[in-house]
Amino acid sequence: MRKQAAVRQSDVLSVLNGHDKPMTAYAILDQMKLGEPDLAAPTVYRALTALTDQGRAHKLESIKAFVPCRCNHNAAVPVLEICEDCGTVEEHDGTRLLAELSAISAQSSFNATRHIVEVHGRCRSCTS
Amino acid sequence: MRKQAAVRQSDVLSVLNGHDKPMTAYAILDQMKLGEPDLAAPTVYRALTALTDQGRAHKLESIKAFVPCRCNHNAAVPVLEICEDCGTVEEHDGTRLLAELSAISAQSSFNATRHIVEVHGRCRSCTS
DNA sequence: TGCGTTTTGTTATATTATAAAATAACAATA
DNA sequence: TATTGTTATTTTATAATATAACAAAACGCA
Repeated sequence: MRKQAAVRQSDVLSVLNGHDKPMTAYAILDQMKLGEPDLAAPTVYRALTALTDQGRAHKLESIKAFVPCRCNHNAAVPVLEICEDCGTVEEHDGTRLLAELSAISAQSSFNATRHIVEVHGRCRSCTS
Repeated sequence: MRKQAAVRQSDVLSVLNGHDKPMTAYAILDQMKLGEPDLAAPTVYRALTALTDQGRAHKLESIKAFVPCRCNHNAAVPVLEICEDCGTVEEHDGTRLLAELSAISAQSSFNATRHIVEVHGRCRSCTS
């Protein structure tokens, strides 16, 4: 079924919001296929690309999965904490990292457009 | 030909050091196959896993590629600047980010074991 | 209705990564 | 010096992730 891109994006975001763990693109696809059996991978990837470009979702580069943005969409530096035990992800605002990150970039005259900060470890409940 | 793991790791590191851009696992494999045609992907991945565990190489999660470590191997937080124009990567020491990163983790009682910091943008020579 | 645009599905394929099975090396033992 | 057990490594096969290319369908609007 054909939809407006914006609607498709909202659909994908709803799926992400309906789960408490990050989802891979194919997990999203499987979920959506329950209602729309013909849905294909490129449609999901297209929506995910738009969502991450807009900052409405984040891609966890180190585990190839996606979470909805739970913070301020304009946060310059999202910090994503990934629990290696239970797989949950918590998002934090890393705006305060920006000064030092900028200083590092300035040192090498690097013109930054995107910051990726991911932290692996164990969340509170998995730390006994 | 079968080799000691440590030797294999040195071989892979040499290949990385012989290039001035990050290499994917398969680029490394192709290069090594010139001398050892039977070499298979898992052999390269095993060596890369060991190298990154030891801090002798870094994986660029956002572009799925590897660089040799050019900094202090003990740097707690390597910061990898990736030029989206020419593809070069510069490594910097992000130890000074650690205080703020730790503060963020502490807020959520998260026990961090690994920090990933990557910066996308344009390097000096690509910024006209 | 007809035209241009957007979105989609389809197909095909590329790329990245790992699981599982098979084998080689080597030291210890008999 | 055969044989075995152990360990590490290779090989094969396949899983998982991602994208390119293009035709067809649906929509918006004149």
